[in-house]
Amino acid sequence: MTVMRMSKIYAPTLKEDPSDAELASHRLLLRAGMIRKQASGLYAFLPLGKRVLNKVQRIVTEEMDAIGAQEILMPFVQPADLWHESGRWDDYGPELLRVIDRHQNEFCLGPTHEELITALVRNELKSYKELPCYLYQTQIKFRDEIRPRFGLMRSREFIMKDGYSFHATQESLQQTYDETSDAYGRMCDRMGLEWRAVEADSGQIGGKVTCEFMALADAGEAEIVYCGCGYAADAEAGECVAHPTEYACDAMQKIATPGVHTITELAEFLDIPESSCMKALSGKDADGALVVLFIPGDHELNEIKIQQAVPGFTLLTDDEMVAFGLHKGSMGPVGLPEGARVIADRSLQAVPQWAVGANEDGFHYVGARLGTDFTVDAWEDLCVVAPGDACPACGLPLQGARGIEVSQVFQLGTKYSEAMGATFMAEDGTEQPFIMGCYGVGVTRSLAAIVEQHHDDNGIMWPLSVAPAHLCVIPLTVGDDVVEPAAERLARECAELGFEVVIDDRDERAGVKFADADLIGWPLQVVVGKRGLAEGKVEVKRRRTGEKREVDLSSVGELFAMAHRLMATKGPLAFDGLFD
RNA sequence: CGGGUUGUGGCUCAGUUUGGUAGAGCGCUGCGUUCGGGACGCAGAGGCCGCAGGUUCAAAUCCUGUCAACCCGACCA
Repeated sequence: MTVMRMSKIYAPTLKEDPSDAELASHRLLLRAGMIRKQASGLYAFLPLGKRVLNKVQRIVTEEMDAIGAQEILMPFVQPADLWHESGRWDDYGPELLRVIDRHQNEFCLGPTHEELITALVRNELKSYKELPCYLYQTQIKFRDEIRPRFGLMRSREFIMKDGYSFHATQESLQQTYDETSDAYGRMCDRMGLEWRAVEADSGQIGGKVTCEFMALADAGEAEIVYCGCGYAADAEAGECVAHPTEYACDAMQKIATPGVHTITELAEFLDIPESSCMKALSGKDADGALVVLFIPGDHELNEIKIQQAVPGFTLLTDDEMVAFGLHKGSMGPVGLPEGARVIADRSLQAVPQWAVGANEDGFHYVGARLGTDFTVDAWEDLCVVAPGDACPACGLPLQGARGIEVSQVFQLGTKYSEAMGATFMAEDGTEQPFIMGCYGVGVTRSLAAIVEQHHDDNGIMWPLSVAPAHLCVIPLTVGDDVVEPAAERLARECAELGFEVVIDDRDERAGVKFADADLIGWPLQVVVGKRGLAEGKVEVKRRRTGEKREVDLSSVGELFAMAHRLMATKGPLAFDGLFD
């Protein structure tokens, strides 16, 4: 065990916040000298950042190995042919960075590896007897993000652990999926993350059953809803059970609403809640036929859901609305053009009378009666779920939170194996496509999530499990013939006890060392000063809590032996009992 | 891709309105004093003022173009 020396570590700390960093994770990782930006969305990891990255990776690798996945490494650059086979060369869009080699052959920088892994196993895995097979890698990915931002949170190049499993049966896939979900939970725990597994949408990857692991953080880009009963979902994907409120009125009545165009204006004009208004949206299906949607006024249309209900749905442009004879800002179900297909959010079934647009500029109806004044062709779940909506599982109001998506598990099914002809011989002698699962962990994003959850005004507070070192010995003076040898000896002893130790041997003032130690976030600081040594004492400070304790030099070994036991037995936030 | 903002030493920024040989703080180098929470003094080094054109006796500053970064939005009536 060697002792690292601050005087030798390339860790250029910054006193001031870089001007282009907003989030705590971005700001502090830059300031602590752990990362540097090299171009938009591209970051270099400096020694301390790399050490943390290694620890996160090791946790991920250990948990993957523990469930029987085998580590491999595939190329970062991928041939276009395989993407043509899967159909994603055309489907993936501009996020896929395409390159051409000197022979004019097309390639892409890998944003994910379903194509490569499928191509890899399709010629080798031929029998159900060889299944299931579970492979993974940890590697750089590239996605040409439309707007990279927030440092490591949404960068273009990032490190991901991606795993792929191949199965003969759905039951086998389910088992691996469940085991991987459990492993992902353990990874988050070991990194010290407060997390939730949420129902999600599969997006570009494909497949139906999927679950995201969210690190809770206000800075998170994802909105989630959850309930005390255990239900949790990504707001993008969650089932929406809204509570539209009735606008009670005897009979349908047309009222003038001059200048009223938006739901907010209508609610204000009528002095009723937005949830009592019906929001109308006009669009067309894949054939260009008119589709009119109605949703509660206080909710938003969920693009993913409408695509499922009406494939190819697009909202009308202003010109198209005029062409269909629609009145923007006062659309309603009464008196729509002939042939319009009316789809309404399910939650509106509960409301017998609606306040709606009159399909006439400057007019709305109140008390429009479902079934009498108008009809609805289909009822669907159309809205983005919002906090306060009913929990689909138990009916109680949902809570809202924000999260950082650190990992996701998918049941892919046969999407890739069918498209790419990856088959095996089943027990009954038939040839069948592999049933696949895929599982991703954002390694660099996890690092950012950890900082988002573990920092204060002075800097980072690394959980022990991922800290660049366990403790920092801080001699307050260098060249002193009492302090320096004592600090050096202490550092060596700690290292021998199995700690990762750094000694701040720089010729800097105490304040500089304290500030940097807090900024970098070593879990423990051991301050060795002349004043304390005169009484045979050093000061031990726990970064997370700021607790300090004067410790007798003679009992330092004892304290650290105890700390070491805590480290081995407790979780990533160990040392909780150190000062008790 | 649309809108906004910003490009000046390693970092944070002033100077641009009103054109006149490039500034501050931090950091860096040397010397001295200091030394338990980002010290002080003295002496230094370091800049094609994003890039390219133009106007002018003269451009960081005015004009045109261009590039980059950051923020907001990208079909959510």
